[in-house]
Amino acid sequence: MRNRPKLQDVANRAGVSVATASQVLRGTGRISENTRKRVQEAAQKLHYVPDDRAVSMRSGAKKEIGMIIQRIANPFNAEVISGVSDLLESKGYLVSILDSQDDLDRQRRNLEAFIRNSRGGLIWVPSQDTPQSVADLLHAHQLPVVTFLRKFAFGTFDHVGIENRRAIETATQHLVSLGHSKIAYFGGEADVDVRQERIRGYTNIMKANGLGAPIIWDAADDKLAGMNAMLALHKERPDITGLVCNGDVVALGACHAMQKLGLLPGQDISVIGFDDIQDAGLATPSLSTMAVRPYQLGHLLAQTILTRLNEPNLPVNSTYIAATLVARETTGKLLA
Amino acid sequence: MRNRPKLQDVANRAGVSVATASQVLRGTGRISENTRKRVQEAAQKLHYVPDDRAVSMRSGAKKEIGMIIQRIANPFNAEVISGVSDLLESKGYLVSILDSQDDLDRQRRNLEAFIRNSRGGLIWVPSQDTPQSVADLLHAHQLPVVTFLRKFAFGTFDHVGIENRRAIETATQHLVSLGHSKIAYFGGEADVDVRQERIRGYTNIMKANGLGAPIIWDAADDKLAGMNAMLALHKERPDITGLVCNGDVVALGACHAMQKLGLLPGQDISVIGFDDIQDAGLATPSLSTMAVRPYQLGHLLAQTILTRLNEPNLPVNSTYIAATLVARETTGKLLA
DNA sequence: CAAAGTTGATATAACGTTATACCTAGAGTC
DNA sequence: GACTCTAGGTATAACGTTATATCAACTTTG
Repeated sequence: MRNRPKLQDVANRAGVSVATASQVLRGTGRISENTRKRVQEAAQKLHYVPDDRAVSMRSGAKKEIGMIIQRIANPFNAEVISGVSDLLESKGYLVSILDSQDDLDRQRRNLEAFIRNSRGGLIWVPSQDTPQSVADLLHAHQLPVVTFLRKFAFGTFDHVGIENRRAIETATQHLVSLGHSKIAYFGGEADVDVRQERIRGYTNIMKANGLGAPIIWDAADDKLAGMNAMLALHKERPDITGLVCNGDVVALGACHAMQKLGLLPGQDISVIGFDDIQDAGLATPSLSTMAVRPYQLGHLLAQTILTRLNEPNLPVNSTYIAATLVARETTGKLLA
Repeated sequence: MRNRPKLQDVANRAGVSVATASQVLRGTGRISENTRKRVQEAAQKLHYVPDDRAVSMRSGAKKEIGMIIQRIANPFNAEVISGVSDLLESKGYLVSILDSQDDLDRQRRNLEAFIRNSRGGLIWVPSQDTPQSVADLLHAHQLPVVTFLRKFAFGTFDHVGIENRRAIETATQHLVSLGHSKIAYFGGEADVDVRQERIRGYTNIMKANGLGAPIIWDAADDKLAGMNAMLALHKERPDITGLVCNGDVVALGACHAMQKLGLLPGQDISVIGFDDIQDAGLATPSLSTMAVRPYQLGHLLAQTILTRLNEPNLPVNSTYIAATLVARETTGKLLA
């Protein structure tokens, strides 16, 4: 069926042995100008491309890095992917993406597929509640791994994350400084570690300023879900004037709901998001947020996995990058 | 360095030969209950996962399908990916994604990487102006290919597309029926085939109704670009009351610009988009659009590549799916 | 002119797996 | 007891590539 040209075909056409053909194409060994030309021409004509399965079996690791992330659809993730790809491709690596949809079965299948295909390394956002057995699997295969955003409880892998607690402290403090005291933490789903860290930042500031019991409100990472959650929240707690959000997408959903309720974000209720996706700056009113540079985050990830590949014995390393406050229109002084 | 467990290790641990171990794990041949158990246990303990490079070299094609698309970040594409993955994964295939960023060099590298890695098949959105040589490359390797959205001029591959001309005819007719006559085609970049098809639909209706010269306005597929393009368009042609857009994203950008200009989409200017992304329904005012079900489109793509894989000799097949009009708030009667 | 180098090419093994052919020991048959 | 048969297992080749060792044909050298 599939009958791709192989080195044998190139060699035949050029009238040399496979060994010679290989040497020409690899640029190794001693070969005369004459045969070199003939082989190269033959390879061109046949559109020869080496079979990486054979190459990597014969001589070491594959220059292919994989990423397993939760949702390709999320624009923040897409930017991260760009950052990773640009750097790694410039070093001759291929980057391929799998979407785990935050589903444990799917993640398991994806990981096994990864190992089966002998990817060179893995950049990975572990799904919530990933079991110990997955760590065993990865360690058994000595796959170079960098976790991303979410730290994996059972594994000791390199990690690149965001200073979640500090970022949310800054965000919450921003609202407090504007005079707000009835502030809720909005969005994300229960028991997700990253969110827990962020909530810790939120409660820290609430406590430090003596501002009553924390209010935590769930919402899936999706604009529609954010909108509905806000409608529900407002019904139950109409006294709230400040929203610290788990992400820009839910924040925008919440703003949308407010407008439906005849409330003006930034005036009636202040809202601050997380990520600084493109829509944040373009929305009306424009969304205040904690900005993370996803493209640079991608670069950092690429650097980290490269370092691990080159120096497998280096101690495990964690890096956290800071988020910066971008105050736009959805946060404003509390009206008396 | 990397030292993953191999069949040899499993065999040693179970005290049998590699051949036997292989047969147990594959479930072929005749093996006693006793040894079967021992081998399986050993495999478990060692977290053995077969090396697909070796497997697929030995016995046929790889169950891995790749996709090369323009922009992972586009939410429409992300939905398509979901549709493809869900179906193919249920059949035991792995789906991996590459982002070509519509860049010819990058696309070339991605394709060669694909061939090097001997993927089983390819779902591909060809970049604009992809040269003949790429078709030669693909045919030389007899790679099963389905093109998607954009038809590739030089290749004869299966294709899944959208009825672009008909869809835009419907969209334009919708505006005409509402009384508009100064209608522009908005968004997309020059010389892109898909856009040309759509523009044909637009000009058809303009001509059929005797409505002056067509007005074509470029804008990259990006909300910010759409916004800026609309500002420019309005400066030059303030008389325009209808916008047929190349995509929802630019359409939303245009609506945003209108609001900045003090114009109300659906009242002062009617706007119709393309794709029906989630934000279209959630925007204020909500965006009228030509809806395509991206998830189903993904399913269709998956079906098509599977058929091609199973029956390599079937004649080349093209399928076009229709888009349906979703009239929301941004299209309204022309005010006298 | 024999010994030693040099040049340009090739034969061969190995990577991890599986399909095929082959082997051995015991059971059944006459 | 010599025979076939079967159950249960193993040795081996092959997939496409490359690194190593090897080889043949000249060239140089003393």
